[in-house]
Amino acid sequence: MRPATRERILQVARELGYRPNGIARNLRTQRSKIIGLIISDVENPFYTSLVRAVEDSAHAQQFSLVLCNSDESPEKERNYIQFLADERVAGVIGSPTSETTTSFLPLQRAGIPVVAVDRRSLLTPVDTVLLDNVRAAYDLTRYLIAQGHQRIGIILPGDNITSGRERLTGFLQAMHESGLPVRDEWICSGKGSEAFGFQSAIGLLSQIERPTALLSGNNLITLGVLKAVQHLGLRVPQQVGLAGLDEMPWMTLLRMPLLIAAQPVREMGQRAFELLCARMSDSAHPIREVRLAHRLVYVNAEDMASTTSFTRPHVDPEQKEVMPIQEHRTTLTL
Amino acid sequence: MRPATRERILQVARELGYRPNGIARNLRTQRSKIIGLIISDVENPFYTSLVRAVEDSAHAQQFSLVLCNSDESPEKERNYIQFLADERVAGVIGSPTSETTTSFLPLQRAGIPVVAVDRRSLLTPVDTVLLDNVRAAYDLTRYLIAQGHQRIGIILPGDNITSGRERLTGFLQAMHESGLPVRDEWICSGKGSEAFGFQSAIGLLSQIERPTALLSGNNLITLGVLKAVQHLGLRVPQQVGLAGLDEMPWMTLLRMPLLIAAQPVREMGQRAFELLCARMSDSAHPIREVRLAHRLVYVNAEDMASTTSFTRPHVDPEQKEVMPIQEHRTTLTL
DNA sequence: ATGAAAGCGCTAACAG
DNA sequence: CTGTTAGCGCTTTCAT
Repeated sequence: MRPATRERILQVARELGYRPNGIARNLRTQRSKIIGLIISDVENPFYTSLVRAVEDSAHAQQFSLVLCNSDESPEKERNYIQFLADERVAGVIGSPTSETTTSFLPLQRAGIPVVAVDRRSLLTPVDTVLLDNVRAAYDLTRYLIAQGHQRIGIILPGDNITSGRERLTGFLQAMHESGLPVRDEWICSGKGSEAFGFQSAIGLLSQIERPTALLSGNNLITLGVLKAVQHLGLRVPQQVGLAGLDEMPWMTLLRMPLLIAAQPVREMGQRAFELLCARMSDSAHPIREVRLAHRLVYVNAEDMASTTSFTRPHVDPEQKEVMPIQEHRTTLTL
Repeated sequence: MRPATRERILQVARELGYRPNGIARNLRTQRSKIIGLIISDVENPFYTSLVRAVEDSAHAQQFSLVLCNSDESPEKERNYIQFLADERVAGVIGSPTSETTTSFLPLQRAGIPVVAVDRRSLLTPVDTVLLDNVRAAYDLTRYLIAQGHQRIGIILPGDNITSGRERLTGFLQAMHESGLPVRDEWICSGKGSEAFGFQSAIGLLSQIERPTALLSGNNLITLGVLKAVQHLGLRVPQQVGLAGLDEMPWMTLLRMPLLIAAQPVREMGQRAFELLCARMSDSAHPIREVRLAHRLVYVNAEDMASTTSFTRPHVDPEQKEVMPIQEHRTTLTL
């Protein structure tokens, strides 16, 4: 073709606003530059940040994101998994509704790489990014104990969810190590929602022989616990000590000291996407599991100094971070 | 084909886990049961809820959602619009980064229906769902005035963003009606971020002749304002009165009275999807604009009663809602 | 009724 | 190196 002709064709194409049809390209190349992200609920701030992190990473590599809310419903989750498999997406990042029942099989059969985040999939093992939940809960519990608490209750998400199970383990380890008794009725395991956190906290704190401190297993539960504490008119930390997982931007507004184990959410999203990319370019390598460390954050630590004799480690007044935990990334190769 | 053969084929197909290839179907049918959602940031709770609402509506009709964070960047937005057009999605719901410069043209040329939410697109007019911003800001301002405030500052998102512009109009109307002076230096128009809210509030409240009340133009700004107020050690409402748009679930935890104009976010998402569906089945009808009413919410209203002589309308103690504004849905047909 | 064939718009393989 | 062709896996149309 003459260069002039070529130029004219391109010119006309531009004038007509021609754009290659992405669907046809996807069909031909058998891959779709789209990745699926299955989470339980975008409205949960933890997942919101995760979505954001994954979206950023994906966008940098020209991938787009299909968002799927499973609502903790195994059925919705199954439908979405099937849909993503049918749609031949390039890969899927998901947070299983259950450790034991979620199956990524339809995706695996279609040769689509899968990475689990925040929770494991035991039925169909895949590359996984997790918080070091045991250690996070352990640290929080140790902190409450160091503050003098001996009667500690815990409220966490249950139902075969990795994070809940592991966080309970960390709590029990810390209690055991300190020789403190653990009361079964002070372990509330349930939905992981604000409502569950509220009800559980009301239940625990209304008893005559009540726990003097509560450990909250995730952000929504923390919100519920805080509302319960307010509802009951209890003062923190004088009447009840609080610690929990997940930082939230409004926490400093509460005029009460809280110890929070913040999750490196953005990094979790990035790592998940990295694992996915690695799996896309080489599907053969052994399954990997990445554990990320939490970051302890004292919220309103100043208020605390006067009310407790607990000797805190050095706190950087700017960062309000403490015990800079060495990022013990255990990139296990199973 | 013999029924027996047919049955055997289906049987084998099932055993092999056969599933129709979605991409091939999309290519053939020229539409993809996927809709694009372009927002500035999933991490903004308002958009998070919007995403959730749209996802729910879409999922009910077997549509999936491609999430696109524009980050308020016109360039990212342009790229996403182009991508969605290339990908021949079934429709797009978007919140333009700017009233005057965002162009949905690539989508319109590809015959893809578009609906704008929260903000208008003047360059390429499309069906739009908006809050009645003028009235919301007007009501909030009137309330502050009724509380006795005469010196009111306002902080809102600027840069040709519909919501910011209209909210300013409502504020000015209320001030004007009451014959109160408006000081230009008390109108802060900027990024719509927490940082902007914080800085602006610090600036306004640090002056010797400072406003006695602030109106905050969105959720992130409110967060920044609250942190500024805490930072300066001011008491609400004694030293500064606060009102703002967007409700957030943690607001009741603050022990201070706030008046909030809550947006019917879920409904906004639903309506947007409805408009999109209507446009998909009939692309010819005239452009429609839906205006939804806010809901006034007194946060911690009890605390307020003792501190002000303002006679409040009846407050339902359960709902903490007041002045049940008649949903003045102006489904204008332009 | 059922079955064959065309074609969606691309890209990759192949022929000139 | 340029230009033609086959075919991705469906759905729709057309012929039997």
